[in-house]
Amino acid sequence: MNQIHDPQLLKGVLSPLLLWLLAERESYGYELVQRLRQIGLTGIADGTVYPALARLEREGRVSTRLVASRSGPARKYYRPTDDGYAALTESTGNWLSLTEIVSPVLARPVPPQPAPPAEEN
Amino acid sequence: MNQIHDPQLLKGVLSPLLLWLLAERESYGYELVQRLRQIGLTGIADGTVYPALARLEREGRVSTRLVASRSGPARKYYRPTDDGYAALTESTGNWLSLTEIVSPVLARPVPPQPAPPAEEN
DNA sequence: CACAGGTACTAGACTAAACAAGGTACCTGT
DNA sequence: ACAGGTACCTTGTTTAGTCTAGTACCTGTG
Repeated sequence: MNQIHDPQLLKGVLSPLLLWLLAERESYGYELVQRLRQIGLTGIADGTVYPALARLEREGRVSTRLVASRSGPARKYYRPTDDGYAALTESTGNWLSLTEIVSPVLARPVPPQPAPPAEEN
Repeated sequence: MNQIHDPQLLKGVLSPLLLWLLAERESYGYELVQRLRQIGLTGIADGTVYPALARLEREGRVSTRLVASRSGPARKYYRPTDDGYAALTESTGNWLSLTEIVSPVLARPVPPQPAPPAEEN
């Protein structure tokens, strides 16, 4: 369902992304799904985001609080803990290092495909 | 064991990387490990690369041939198939799209300390 | 000749994480 | 009451990188 149709690529990226969004502004799950879609992850499923948030909470990277809403059930707001900020810094570094390695390679034009034995007619 | 100590980030990246290296030059497993280390993936384990190659072969993205070696056991040389070239183009596109979404976010400085609690609408 | 060390590949169990599908429940407007 | 949007959670499946261990070949040295 994602416009980027390789789920594997997202792995390891979603957590820092969520932490970054939460560092920018406290937010709740449903809203985070929308914010992720807004920045381009149009196909992200809520079944992907909620477990990721639960993971972050379990690991102590975010703290939560419930806030009643006028438009539906209570919202669970997340914000990074000190640990979360540290993790964000670290994983951002990891991501940037990786792109510095990978992008220069993949961005370069693919080497020409060796010419198959030409059968002409 | 990787200098980038988040294994998850590599997921989905290794295959295109291998295909790219093989498009550049036919190569065998052991050499590919060294080439990956050379471009910066210093911590990559051979136990990671061989299964990835087996996967590519099983999926028909690469073809192989055995060549005797003077310095050890026979080497299994890999080269991309037509399918492999197609997959390379596609997954390179996926990677570049993802970095275009993620990098502009993560590269931006992390927003400072907690904003006041969001008021609900 | 034995054996150490580099070369080269393979196999199996483990793990993390995205995703699909399904479910619960709240709230507003008709 | 009920439809539709809001909001959250859980379970099972699949993919793929990692760890560990093992096999086996080859050259050089004592």
